[in-house]
Amino acid sequence: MTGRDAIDDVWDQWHRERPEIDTALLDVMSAVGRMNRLRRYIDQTLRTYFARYGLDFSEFDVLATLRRSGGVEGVSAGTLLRSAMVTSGAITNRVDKLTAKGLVERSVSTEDRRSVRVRLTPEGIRLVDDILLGHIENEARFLAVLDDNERAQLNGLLRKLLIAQGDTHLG
Amino acid sequence: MTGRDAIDDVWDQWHRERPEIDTALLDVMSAVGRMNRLRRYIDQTLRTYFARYGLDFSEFDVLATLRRSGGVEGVSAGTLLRSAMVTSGAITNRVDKLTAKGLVERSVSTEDRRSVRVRLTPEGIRLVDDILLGHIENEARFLAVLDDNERAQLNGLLRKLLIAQGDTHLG
DNA sequence: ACTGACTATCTGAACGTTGAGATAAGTAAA
DNA sequence: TTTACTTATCTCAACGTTCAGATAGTCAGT
Repeated sequence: MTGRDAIDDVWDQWHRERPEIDTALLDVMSAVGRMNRLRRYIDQTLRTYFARYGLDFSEFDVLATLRRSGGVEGVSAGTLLRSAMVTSGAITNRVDKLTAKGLVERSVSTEDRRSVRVRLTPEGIRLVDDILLGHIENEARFLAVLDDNERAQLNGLLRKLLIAQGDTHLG
Repeated sequence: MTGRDAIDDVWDQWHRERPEIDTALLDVMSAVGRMNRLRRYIDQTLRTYFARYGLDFSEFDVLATLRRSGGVEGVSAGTLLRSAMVTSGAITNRVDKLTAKGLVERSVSTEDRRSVRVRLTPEGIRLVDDILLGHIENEARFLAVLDDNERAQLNGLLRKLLIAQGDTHLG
């Protein structure tokens, strides 16, 4: 037994107030609640980390997407919004800010003039490469209590959930 | 083998672009990435559900907290902010909106006049009880692909992560 | 009582996202 | 080529959150 967390208390409170609710459903709510709380801890840490570089997570998300999949030609705004799962307005905003900082640049696609290609500038590449490892190690601290096997288990369960949502490929 | 999800592609992309990064670290980044994407799917569904009742998730979060732990006297604003893991400004805003809708009411604490007690109104209680089960079943659809054992595994892993963050009790 | 430190909540500016709608460019069929 | 539809992106108002600072009440020590 590892002990109890805050969500175990929430489970008990619901069970007391609404005892007719199936405990399996309370377990479901607990799982979602735990992901929510975990996300808040992670977000807070990442926020302060990226702030040191004048970025927020949303901007880094774009830089990282371009770094790992942009090649030299960059990717379209549509690819970015599907990868980040945000609306087009959000991507316009992110790219605007990164452009103002000189980290990415926009150009009209040659094949489709509706389409915008976004590409890392040399400074953009330099910045991602500078902060990437620190970012990952930051995240690693949150999973540090899991051993290799448990981490694989977690990834397996989450993968199963994502596939059930049809999340089988990026935009 | 269950197949691959979008994050498996991201893993491959990073491994190709930055092959020197330890694959265990890529697994860490994948786990966090999966939680992020899953949260986006869940958020989108919940948003449209609560919108039908003129609420958003942040408001429901307050109502639910009061319903399961507020008793008849309600709870303090401080309790709400720690439970929701948001800043005091966010709670002020949420309570303002819920008050305007007649779902909660504020009163000054008798023991500590700095403290504000927030309590569900009868309409507030009615609304939570009306929408709670639909909300939980909504969440249950996201975990439906997991069997009882897997769901327990997931809760166990997430609990372990939360406890490591010191998340052992609500405010 | 008085001082200083701390705690609980509110205020307001800055900011990122959503959602609806606008613009403009591709596309398919008549 | 004209019409109708679809796609890619941008615009902008509404909104919720954070962050920093303001208020005001509490508490311990003097």
